[in-house]
Amino acid sequence: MPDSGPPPTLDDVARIAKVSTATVSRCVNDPRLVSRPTREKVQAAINALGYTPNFAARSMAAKRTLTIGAIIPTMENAIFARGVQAFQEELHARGYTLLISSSAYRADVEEEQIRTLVARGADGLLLIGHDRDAAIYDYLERQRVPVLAAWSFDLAARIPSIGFDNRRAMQSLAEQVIVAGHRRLAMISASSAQNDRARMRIYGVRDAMAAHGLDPETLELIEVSYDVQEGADAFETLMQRQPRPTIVLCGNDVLAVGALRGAEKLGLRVPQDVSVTGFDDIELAQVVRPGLTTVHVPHREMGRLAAQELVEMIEEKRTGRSQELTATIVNRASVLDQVKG
Amino acid sequence: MPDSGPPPTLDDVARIAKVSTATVSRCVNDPRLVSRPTREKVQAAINALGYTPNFAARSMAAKRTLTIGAIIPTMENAIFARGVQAFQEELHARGYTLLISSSAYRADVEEEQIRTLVARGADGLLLIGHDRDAAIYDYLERQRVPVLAAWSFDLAARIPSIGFDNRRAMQSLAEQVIVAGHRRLAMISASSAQNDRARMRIYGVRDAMAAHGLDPETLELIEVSYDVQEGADAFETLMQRQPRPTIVLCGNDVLAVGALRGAEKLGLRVPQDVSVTGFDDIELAQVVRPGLTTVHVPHREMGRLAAQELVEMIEEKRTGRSQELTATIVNRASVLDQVKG
DNA sequence: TTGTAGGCGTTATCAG
DNA sequence: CTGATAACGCCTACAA
Repeated sequence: MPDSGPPPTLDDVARIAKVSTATVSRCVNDPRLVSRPTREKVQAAINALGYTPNFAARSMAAKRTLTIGAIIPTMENAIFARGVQAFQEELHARGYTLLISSSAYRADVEEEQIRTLVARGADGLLLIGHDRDAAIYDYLERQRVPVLAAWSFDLAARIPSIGFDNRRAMQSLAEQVIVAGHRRLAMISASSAQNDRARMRIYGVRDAMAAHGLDPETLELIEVSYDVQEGADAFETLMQRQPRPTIVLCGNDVLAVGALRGAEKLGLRVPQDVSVTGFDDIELAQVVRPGLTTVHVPHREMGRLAAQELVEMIEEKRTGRSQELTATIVNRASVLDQVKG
Repeated sequence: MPDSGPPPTLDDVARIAKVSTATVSRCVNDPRLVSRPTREKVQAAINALGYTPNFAARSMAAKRTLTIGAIIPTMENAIFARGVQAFQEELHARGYTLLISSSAYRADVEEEQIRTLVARGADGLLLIGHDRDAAIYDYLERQRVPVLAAWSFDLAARIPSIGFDNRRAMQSLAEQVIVAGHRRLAMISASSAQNDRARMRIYGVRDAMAAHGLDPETLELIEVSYDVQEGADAFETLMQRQPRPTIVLCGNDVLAVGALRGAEKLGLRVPQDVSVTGFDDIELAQVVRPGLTTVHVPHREMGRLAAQELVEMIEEKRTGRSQELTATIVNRASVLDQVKG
């Protein structure tokens, strides 16, 4: 059983190594400033005591934490996992630690978490998308915390973003299926309130319809929460509409998998009887059968670039530069080409 | 554009409200101690300034952070997502904030993250499983940080755990398939070094074989990293062994999905030509076709109980009580019953 | 009910 | 290269 008492402090180390606290501090933070023998003495004391710097004290004195916070809508599925993973890896390489929380797609929870992270001294924040109260941006500005948005690109927003054009990406996909002969389109979307990604994807479908002579109002649309089961239910509902849609465009891959399950339950074959598409291209999309035609989002690159940009904003005290990435269509087996057959 | 200058402090609020800093502090932490009119004055000042308490200062003075840290092996797939989500929800209900980091299944990274979280003043820690250096447990004891393990139940371990018996659960599943007529068993496991869950699941299969008159040594075993593709590759390798296994037991659902993909590539039908099982019962297991027969882990309950236990350990300063949960078999379509046909 | 003042563990500035 | 020492922002006895 090891010793007892409170955790060792800088003072304890200094006393044992017979140097000043300042010297110990230097050993920990920038060993080059300390002579070899002193350094070794101090290191020995640190090891003997099992000393770890107190983070709170350190960040109070240094006014920075080398910590970055990220708030993502959900961890329950893999939609954000890969991007966040890349974000974390890049941050780690630059000496930062990532703290993650998930808001369950709730604006009030997100706001609370933003405040928590800021109060904790996060040097910067990564948020998803741009839909939130102006008051939050005011708060962030007042606190002078660098903030970057991802998964969405919008030059008109109050904070810079590293992302892609959700609207245009979805428009391309919708145009492709229209060109492939589909005329009766349906869509299952995530709830579009407080979610610019979801909303823009809906707009994208309508854009495509308008551009190809279809009435955007004829889009059969159902909004649900992110969830396989809800996607399946929505699919069943859509299949009862008359005339029946020939394709169901889904706001993300998870909903699309739900649609696949709904089709299965109804005994409909995909894509022979009805086509389905997703969005995001998470692993699920290529693992499921039929493989999902979907929009590939460069998750890893987005995460990496976001980390680079945010760190630069912090270290160079400059405003962020937005960057637009390209999302591309990935064709798998879930869409029937009605022209080529 | 809001004001400029540094974020407001307790002092600023006190000055504007014309009270002492102590009073403001009370307003924030325990408003009952302050008279109604004073409280309102202070609240007004807080709102006017957009004041948020500085976390570092607070935790230094109060010696607690209302923060709990969790380190999970991966966020890339959903294996831990649901349990952690429930853990977070329960913590939130009790006033705690959860900080998560992922170790990518690397012991050295985990150790670093443990130290980071402790240095940050986490009031308690949740770890996955029990496999780690004794030195880490020494460190944790010295720092007097309450720690709980999940996803694994082991009374012999140095820290209490809320989990299930991985070995017994896998043994049940293996026995079931043996009873169903399978004699040539193969297994794809996650790397079992530094991973007690993976190791115990392997033991479980061998236990079942021994108990039913099969030589445990005949188990065809391949260890891979968690990953669909590696699972698929391992499956292909196993299918070349002579005699060919009739069933491939996988250490988790992600590997099992890999196996399904491997079978597809080889043109083998599951379960007619070969059976496959998973472990964990994440959403993927019921979304994939054929649905995976797997071990259902009570993720949400585990997360919730872990949160309750850890908070009590912290607030009542007592050692943790381990709790064993039950994992049950879920039968879906991926296993062929060779007896009933 | 409210105010005063000491201390929490580091970092950083400034001398030596 | 090393040592004093003043912040950093808040909490909490203790006193009034």
